[in-house]
Amino acid sequence: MKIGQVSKKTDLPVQTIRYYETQNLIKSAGRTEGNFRVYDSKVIDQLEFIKHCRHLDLSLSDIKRINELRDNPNAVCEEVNELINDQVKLVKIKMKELRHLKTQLEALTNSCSNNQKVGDCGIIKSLQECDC
Amino acid sequence: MKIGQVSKKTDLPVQTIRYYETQNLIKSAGRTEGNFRVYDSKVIDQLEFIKHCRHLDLSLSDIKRINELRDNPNAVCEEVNELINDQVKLVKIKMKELRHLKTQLEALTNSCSNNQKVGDCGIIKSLQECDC
DNA sequence: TTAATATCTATAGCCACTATAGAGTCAAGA
DNA sequence: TCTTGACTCTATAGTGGCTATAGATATTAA
Repeated sequence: MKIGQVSKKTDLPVQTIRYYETQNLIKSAGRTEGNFRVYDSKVIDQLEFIKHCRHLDLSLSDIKRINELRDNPNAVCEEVNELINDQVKLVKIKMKELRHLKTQLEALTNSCSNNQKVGDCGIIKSLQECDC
Repeated sequence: MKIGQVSKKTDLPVQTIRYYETQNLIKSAGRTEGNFRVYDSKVIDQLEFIKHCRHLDLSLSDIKRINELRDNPNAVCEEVNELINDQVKLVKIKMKELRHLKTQLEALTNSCSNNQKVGDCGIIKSLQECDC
């Protein structure tokens, strides 16, 4: 299988697959005589795994670590669990920040009665005074 | 006032102030004979404005646009309002994504009873099967 | 045979900084 | 006056996770 086919099967851009190779998330593929990458079907599972992890916003280095642990089935599960828990913590922090952001932004839009001149704009005035 | 003092007053790294200059968010400062940047106190307000906008996660190009409108007090407020509303929309989308993420991650942690071997780890198994 | 398509590498761009190297400037103390 | 240290300067590279481009080579279909 060449990279284009892998790309279609996984719905990942060709570039991204090559990028994952440079980052050692997947092994370097074999090559044809003409220097084209050749893959067997295993790579599809590997890429789907990566996709799933990325979907959870895990970093590539986290994914790399999980892959290392996967390759060593006697390793203890704890580290994977910690990784995921750390990720949950990160997500919670981001959510809190976004909630705060949303409150502030909505307060701003309320301070604008449209079609005023910028000189009188409540938004701009609010941006000038810091309430943080 | 030299850049270090501006940095202290605004609590922005010196590098960042120079960076904002390269991005035309603040005007090029005057220079001393020895080529050091010299600022008057106006720049403090400008930087606080930028800080406040960044705090709302507005992009530098949005901030630049708002600055342009500010400099033209006859401009109509509408565009500023739209900018902020777009930002609210973005934040809402991000929040939705994060909520989804959190649900998925928490489901993962629940699938792990600690101190198992990686080979039996529920998290890793779940990551292999895609439920999205 | 030729044209279209697929692939290759290398490089730059995105965003908003942050960090580093190496050189120059300046003020205070000995 | 000299030196030391703090400050500043520019230019460049790195962050993360791609994405886009250029220019070359390979393969495939008509």
